[in-house]
Amino acid sequence: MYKSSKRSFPVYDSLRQAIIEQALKPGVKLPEDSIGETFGVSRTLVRNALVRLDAEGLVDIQPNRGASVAEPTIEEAYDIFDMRQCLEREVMHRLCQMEPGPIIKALKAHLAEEDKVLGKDGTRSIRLAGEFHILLAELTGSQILANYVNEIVSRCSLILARFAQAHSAECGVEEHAEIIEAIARGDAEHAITRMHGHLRGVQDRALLNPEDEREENVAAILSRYRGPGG
Amino acid sequence: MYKSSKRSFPVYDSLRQAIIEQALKPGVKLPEDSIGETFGVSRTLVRNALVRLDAEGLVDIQPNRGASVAEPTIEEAYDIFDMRQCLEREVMHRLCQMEPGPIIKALKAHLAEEDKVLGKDGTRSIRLAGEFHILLAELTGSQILANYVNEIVSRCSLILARFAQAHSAECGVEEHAEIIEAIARGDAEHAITRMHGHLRGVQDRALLNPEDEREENVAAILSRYRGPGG
DNA sequence: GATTCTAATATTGCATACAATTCATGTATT
DNA sequence: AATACATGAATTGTATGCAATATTAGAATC
Repeated sequence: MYKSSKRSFPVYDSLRQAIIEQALKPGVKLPEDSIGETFGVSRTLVRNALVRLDAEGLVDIQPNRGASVAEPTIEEAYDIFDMRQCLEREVMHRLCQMEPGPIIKALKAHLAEEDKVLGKDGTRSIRLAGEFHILLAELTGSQILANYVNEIVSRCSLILARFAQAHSAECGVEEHAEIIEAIARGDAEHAITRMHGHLRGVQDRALLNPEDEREENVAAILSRYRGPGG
Repeated sequence: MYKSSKRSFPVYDSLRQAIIEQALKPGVKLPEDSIGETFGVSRTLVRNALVRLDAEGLVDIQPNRGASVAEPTIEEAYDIFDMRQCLEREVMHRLCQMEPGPIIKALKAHLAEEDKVLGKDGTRSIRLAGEFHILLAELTGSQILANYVNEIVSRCSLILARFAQAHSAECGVEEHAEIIEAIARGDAEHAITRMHGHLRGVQDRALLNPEDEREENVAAILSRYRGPGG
């Protein structure tokens, strides 16, 4: 999917991951120079990555003023969560019409993974929780639906970074289990209801508290995200 | 929304419009040099536009081989139409829960416009038909839903360019009128049913015939799309 | 005549240079 | 002290140059 430049992808991917995992907090400036130095590429490639992230809503580019991590408003947050409800409802609907065998197998494998790291590795836990929803979408077999869900889950992570207090909005593993169970029974109505409740819970926990936190050196954060090839 | 470069926007927009209106047909090469000359900008800005269009699925960039108008497969076509059904169902659902007054007014104004050019200006007719769906989405007040619909309507146009025989897949104005009427009554079920049938009709007419047609000079086509500022 | 190889051409990938704009700092004025 | 202004530093916007890759054309071989 990301075909514009092989060498710009690591920049894009690292920035994206750092934003999703809330290491780069909303509002943090993303200067082309320093990011380029971090990854050993020129501003050209950094800019490509930033433009892409801007299109995805994770980064905000302002003319002549550069890029920074997007700061979704509370209105945008509600808008995005509503859209997420719509998309994930569609995912549930489709999955419940499919042969459950391989789906359930894949989901249970993922759930086991989630269970394994629960309480041990917070960051990985959050990442796996998000990936559960992406996996659901991918299992529908719809490329475009999976893309949309992937994108919107990222944006929800950003919203959590902005509005939720730390860890208050993690996905519950038991709730995931319940959703799997409904899909296994092919019970679309229940699956949709449970997913709805699940997402509603995340949203409610998220959209209550104001933000906090301070800045940190961008290069330092990114160096933790730079892959071995960088 | 397109903040990465003011001067690259016209390139992006013209290419996009040309693709949507099927002047640039699927598979046509889009060389950076010649496009840049057409618009009087450097390859840098052309590339920005192409990358963006690639992200939106209208253009296909292959490493070291450049960009060309995307050629969606028949499988992707079905996937995209299914997604469109999902999104526009959501639009109907939301509109029917809102105060109908201003919505109906805006829709009727648009319909009058569609009616006026019917049979006179084919290109404009097609454009207006697409914009009807975008207008519906915008009237929901959801930024992200409107964006998604906008994007997917574009991709459907591309699909029509690839698979439908000319003009076989235009939206019917009467069908639009019926949808408006259902919204006016706040009858979500009917509105959804009608929209579904409407889109189904477009899809069925589209996904039957193979492609045809031949190439034409890219610069010549684009010069027709270049705005007065170019 | 078809096919492979090779040289020439064209195109893309990326870095860099320079201009334009914004931002930061310090000075002058009130 | 606060504001306005001016100057220099930093950052972005864009074009261009060079290397790398792909494409084309032509010659040579079968």
